[in-house]
Amino acid sequence: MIVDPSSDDRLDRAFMALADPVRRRIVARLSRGPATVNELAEPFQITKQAVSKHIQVLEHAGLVSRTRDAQRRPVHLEAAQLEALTAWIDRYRLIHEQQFRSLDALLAGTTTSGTDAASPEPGQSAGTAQEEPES
Amino acid sequence: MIVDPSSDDRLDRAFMALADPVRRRIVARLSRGPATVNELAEPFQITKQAVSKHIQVLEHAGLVSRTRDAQRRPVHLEAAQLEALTAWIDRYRLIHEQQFRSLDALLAGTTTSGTDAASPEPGQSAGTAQEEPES
DNA sequence: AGGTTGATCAAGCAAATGGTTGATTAATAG
DNA sequence: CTATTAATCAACCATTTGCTTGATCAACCT
Repeated sequence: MIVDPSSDDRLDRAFMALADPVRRRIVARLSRGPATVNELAEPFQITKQAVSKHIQVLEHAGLVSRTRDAQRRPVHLEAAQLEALTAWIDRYRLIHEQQFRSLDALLAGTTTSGTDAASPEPGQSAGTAQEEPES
Repeated sequence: MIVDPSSDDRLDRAFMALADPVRRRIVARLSRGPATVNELAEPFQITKQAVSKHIQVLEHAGLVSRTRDAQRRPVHLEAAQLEALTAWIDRYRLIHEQQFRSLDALLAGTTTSGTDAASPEPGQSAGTAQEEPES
């Protein structure tokens, strides 16, 4: 069992998990509190097995976890992973806004040194293919 | 331009688009400024055609858009859609935190009115979401 | 015009995804 | 012990995804 899914893999799974409307509704429901598979399956027209698989996907993505209560296995939300997603998005969203600001400055005639964002030809450093924009 | 595929579909596509590490790296790169398909393809070991398809996926998700510059079609980031994603996530993340707080209060003996009476209505008046599991 | 560059179109293929039905494991209730 | 409930396992199928190669389109440049 691979237990160290290279936080990159974690992001993959988390985004993919939320790409499905059924799974998003499950998350929405769980945000109001834990629920069993049967409860979660009720609003949908698909089988319980299908919902069980959806929950497995969410669990494998670190978005939910399951405990035990008699025969039931209540599912509950894991907020941390949701935060990881917003963290990823916000990083690039903020950088983008920053660029807008420097573009603003450029148009205003003020050459703001520091960020080399306004370069018309982005320096194509092939080695810096990392996902992290050196924060 | 058909830009009204039931904003639910939009979320589907946007989350799925970011589920792929290649596409996430493309977004990361575009956060530094526009780039052409060739430039975007360089860091990867896959063909240009494959990258072109990735960009189509991102474009169809509303995450990027393309303009024209001679033979080139520069791709640039669309911040709005990124914000839509964080908006979706934050809604449920905040609800969850709110629940934790009321649970905290409960364990502390401070009966803050009802158990689950914490009005779960952070921002769902956005109108775009029928994804709420009606309480 | 002819040639080069930048990007897409098109067909095809291996792998993954979402769904089903049927059988099986666990725990509770009689 | 038997029956019931809750959930998973297992095999299977249809569709989609990601990627490839080869051909085509569109705009530049001599």
